[in-house]
Amino acid sequence: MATAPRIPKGTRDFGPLQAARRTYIFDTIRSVFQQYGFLPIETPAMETLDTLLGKYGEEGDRLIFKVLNSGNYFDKIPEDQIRGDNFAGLAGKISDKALRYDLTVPFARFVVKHQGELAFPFKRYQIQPVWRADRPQKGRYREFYQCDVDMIGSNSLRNEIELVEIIDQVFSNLGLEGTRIQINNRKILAGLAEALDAKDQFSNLTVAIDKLDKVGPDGVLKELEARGLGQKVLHFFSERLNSEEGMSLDALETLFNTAETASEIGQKGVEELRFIFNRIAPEDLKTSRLDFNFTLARGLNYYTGAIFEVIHPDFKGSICGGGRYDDLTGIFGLPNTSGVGVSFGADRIYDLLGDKNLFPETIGSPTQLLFINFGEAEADYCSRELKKVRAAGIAAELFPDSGKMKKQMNYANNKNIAYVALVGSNEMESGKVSLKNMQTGEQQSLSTDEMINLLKNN
RNA sequence: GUGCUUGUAGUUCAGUUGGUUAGAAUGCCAGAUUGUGGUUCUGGAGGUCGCCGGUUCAAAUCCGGUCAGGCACCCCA
Repeated sequence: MATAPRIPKGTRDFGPLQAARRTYIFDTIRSVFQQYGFLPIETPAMETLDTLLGKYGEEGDRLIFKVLNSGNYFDKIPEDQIRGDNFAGLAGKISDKALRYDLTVPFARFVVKHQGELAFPFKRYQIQPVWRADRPQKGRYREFYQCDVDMIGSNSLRNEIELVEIIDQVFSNLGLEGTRIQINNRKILAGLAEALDAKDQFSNLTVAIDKLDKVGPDGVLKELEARGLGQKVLHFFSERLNSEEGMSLDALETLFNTAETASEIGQKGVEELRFIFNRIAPEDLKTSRLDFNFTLARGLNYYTGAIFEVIHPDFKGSICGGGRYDDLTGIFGLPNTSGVGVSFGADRIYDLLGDKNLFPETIGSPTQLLFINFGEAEADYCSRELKKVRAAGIAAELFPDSGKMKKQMNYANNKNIAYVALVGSNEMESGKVSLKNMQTGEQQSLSTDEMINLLKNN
């Protein structure tokens, strides 16, 4: 292999089995979305650059794949501006569109653009690839599919409840047990910042406490200190971080109601979560568990209320995430339209189901019957029988070449085809086929109609 | 953007302190078997050891560079 062709870093090919398994995931997720009354939409792979920039935070902007303009754009740029230190200025001149980074922002843009045609509250789902110029590693790709469900134009917290049910339903339908749905509320984080006199350090605060799972309580304290958070913050967390009680919803409620740490927005956040927890009992969920987790922050900076993240003990990183955004459409000119949604990471779910061997075995062998090819006359005869079999709704094929028997049987074997029909001169004369069950090796002589009946009941 | 690590048949990997013609398993092709696969036996094809340079009588092996993959950080699905 002197010059083996390559594909770009962080992208993958999918063979027949893999593609079939991915379709299974998409179909499972899609059917749950539809069951809850969501409608499909699709948006272009590219958006204009200004639609995407500034929505995902600084880090996010850096990871957006920009698409080069067509034509010789350098002609229009004065020569003295083409310098390395002017890269930021040049980028805007040589690129005015980019590959979408997620499905939520394009959705917000879609809603604003088509507001006149939509019935609100609008419930849509969208299953499409997104691209990020990230360094790939395990569970992280440069091209991956997201499966988004969002409802926009309703402030009701019943939407959040419905999303929890959807998440539970999807993973239960996929046969995955032990998923943990973690929930927090941006208002609680904002309240915490307010109560601890760290309002202007909100993002430093959230980034630091988000690391609790990874670096432990001491690590978080170090991180807080390194990020320059004040004494009040350090003192508060050094006392509370070691006990679950200290950061429970009850404890936070008390905190936000105490005079010297009062926070109205914090109270609101607690209230919102209580609404949800009061209506979802653990036994309401099939295979998932719903937990409050105050360390959950999420980097996408458009979230304003509830935030979700779904994890699984056997997988590093989240497999689903989302939250409420009160004013994402406002940026595009449609204010006061709140939305909430979550996104399933199809590629991570694919990896996880593969690791845990949870794909149904029947996936990937669509052909039920193969006609062996003994020669032109026999093949002509089989072609006519094949039409009848297919018309009866059975997936079948005829081996195209009259090669070696062994090769044809091997083909059926490798493709996991359940039955093989042998039709030679004897069968043509009697009008029957010899049908071989590839699993048991049993063989019987049947008319075409009898064969169709047998295959249908299989 | 930062750090670590690995590149040897199609694939997964061996390859000793540097020493003849670089191996195995599996897969592929053919035969044993002209109408019977998944078992078995026999044979065959398949490699410029990622690439470039250096050290040496001698390099898959040591050194430098480069490219590509993987992992971790950051961030995230």
